[in-house]
Amino acid sequence: MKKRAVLKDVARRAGVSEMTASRALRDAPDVSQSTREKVQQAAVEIGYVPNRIAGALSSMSSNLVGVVVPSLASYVFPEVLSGISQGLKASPLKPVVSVTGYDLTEEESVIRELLSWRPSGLIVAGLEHSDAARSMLASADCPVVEIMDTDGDPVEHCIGISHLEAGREMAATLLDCGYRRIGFIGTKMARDVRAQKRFTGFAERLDQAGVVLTDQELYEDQSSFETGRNLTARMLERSPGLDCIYYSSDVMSVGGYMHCLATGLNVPQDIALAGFNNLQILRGLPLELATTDAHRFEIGEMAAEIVLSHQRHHKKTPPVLRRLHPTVSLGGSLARGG
Amino acid sequence: MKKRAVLKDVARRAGVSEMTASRALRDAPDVSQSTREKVQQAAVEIGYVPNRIAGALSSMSSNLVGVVVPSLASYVFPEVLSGISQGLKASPLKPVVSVTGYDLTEEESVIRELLSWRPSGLIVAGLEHSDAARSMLASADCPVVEIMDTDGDPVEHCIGISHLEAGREMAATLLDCGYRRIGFIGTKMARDVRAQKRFTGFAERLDQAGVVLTDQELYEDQSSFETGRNLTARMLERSPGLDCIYYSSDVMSVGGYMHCLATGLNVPQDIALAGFNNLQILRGLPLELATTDAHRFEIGEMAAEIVLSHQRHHKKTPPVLRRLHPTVSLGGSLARGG
DNA sequence: CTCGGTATCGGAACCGGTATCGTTACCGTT
DNA sequence: AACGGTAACGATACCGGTTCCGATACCGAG
Repeated sequence: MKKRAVLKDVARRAGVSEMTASRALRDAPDVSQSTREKVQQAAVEIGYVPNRIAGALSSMSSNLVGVVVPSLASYVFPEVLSGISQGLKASPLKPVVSVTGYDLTEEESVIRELLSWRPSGLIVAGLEHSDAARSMLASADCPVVEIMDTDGDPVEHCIGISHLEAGREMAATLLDCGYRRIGFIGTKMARDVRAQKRFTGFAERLDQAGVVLTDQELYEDQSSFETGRNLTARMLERSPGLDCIYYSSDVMSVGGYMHCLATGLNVPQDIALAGFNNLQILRGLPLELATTDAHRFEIGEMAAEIVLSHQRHHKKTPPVLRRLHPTVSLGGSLARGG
Repeated sequence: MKKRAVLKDVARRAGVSEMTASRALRDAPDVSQSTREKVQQAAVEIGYVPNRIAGALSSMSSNLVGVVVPSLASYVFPEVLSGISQGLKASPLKPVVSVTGYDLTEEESVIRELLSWRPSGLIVAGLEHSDAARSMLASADCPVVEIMDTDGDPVEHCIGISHLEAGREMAATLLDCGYRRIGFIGTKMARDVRAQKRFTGFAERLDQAGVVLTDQELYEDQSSFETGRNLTARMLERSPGLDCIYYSSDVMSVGGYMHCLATGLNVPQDIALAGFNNLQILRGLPLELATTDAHRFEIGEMAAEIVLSHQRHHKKTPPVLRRLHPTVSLGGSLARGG
């Protein structure tokens, strides 16, 4: 097999210098139209694939945007990624996704790895990081955007919603509907800080109204319909008087709803359900489930936009803090006077 | 802000040459234990983040594994990615994911982009590519694994299932159960070649039994519960005599099932349903839906394993072709003698 | 004491591009 | 004809590591 073609080969074939070939292929100025065509033609003929590694080293920059998310399996982050892709679509920037598995140590190593590729930007889910990770982010020579959450102290830019507020609002909504015997089903908090914040806000607001949480169930596994269904069954058996359950995710509330469908419970007459995220999976169910919109797609789009604007202005822009509003929708799984 | 630390700074601080520092940090041989510790300590002290771009350029290789998938939103590819991550976990290799949106032109540019980073391996979903893409894959100087599908002509390694066979098997299963008035709901074929193959195999097998497809509906949008529900409603209205519907994806069959739940149709007495993929979302429903397991996780794991083995043996290993068996499960949505 | 071998380390070339700046050719002006 | 200005192009020095090979030190053996 013959060796991979390099710029020199293109240049030779086009009868120009490497420099001119480089400029021609990058659509850089200072190249005549005819030369440009000659070079591009030559590149095609020998099947030249540029070496971005060399290019990036020399120009001290890459067209990569690092994206750090805790998981791809949760249905929520793919939507964020779509937003990012959408925002980056018209630019030469490419997203590179890494997954942490909700592990801060892993996150640290993933951030180090991404930074070692000198990306044009870094988008990280969440505000909680190890000290080392945080200091790497702070001294990174590219824009850093923390997304999803605004309850905390951002390193630089930040786009998201307040999960504390989301929890409070849902509590207020449920109280408003008249529910008083309320259960909560959520992930083991250490794994998902944002779920914890929602729970905190939720409990606070209930407390403020003099209502205590009737029951509560935490799970360690991944969120799934199955887990939601099982835990709901268990909780309803244990606390038959419940009139409402708040889940840390729509995935779980759908699971709960499946339990109700399977056992003939009426929602919301027998039991009211509310989730979080406003995921796509809520569309198409026999009943619309109450939820809070977390604006995932927009968050991704806006994060991409921030990175792009740095790119355009060639300098640090002032830190952006954009707090979107977590919008509660009642659907048909809550009833006023429930 | 002070300049980013480079290897030279580490070396100076540790009182050794750049070469020794480089070796120490890479756990390369020819460094005494004491020196190694001194260097690593120095690196930590000044917060050294290695520049992989420079490292990759000079060593002519990177620890990246490119992964090309059509979409992340479909619930199916995240599971493949989990398998890949799992398989790569114990190695220094890192997956880099790019999305094509089921567009072969986009796929070509994404492959070019990934190859320009000189990855240690490339994992691509599907066997259908543009000519240019295929020739890039063929001349790539890293292992190339095409996954998901085995109906076609692999460039090098290939891990997947035969979707033709999957379609045939499901047809056989449905015929076996006694269904004769069968409908099909699937994506517009141009987008998803594997769905097309399943359909082809399915139709072939029906034909062989002298059964003609009673109705058929193709959609362009993304698969979703909602689309599945709507199209099912439309099809059942149009063809009231149907006794069974085969969907190109579990996402759609769940949507169909939701329609039945919402309208009080009994599954499988009134209508039988079958999907494809054996997705996680099938767990927890009131009724287990029939499906075919596509072995997504294992496929990802095995693909990673192939890349790793190239890494270990430092040379081309002979092309692997691994055809997994698409396993049909009846669940409760098909009934013998239906 | 000399020699060969091993462990440890350093110098220099190089990987494949790009930034920078200098050079050349060519144009219209005066 | 001399001149200044601009467009197009090329020579050179990097970018920050790693490979390759040679140098040095230290050891036990002869």
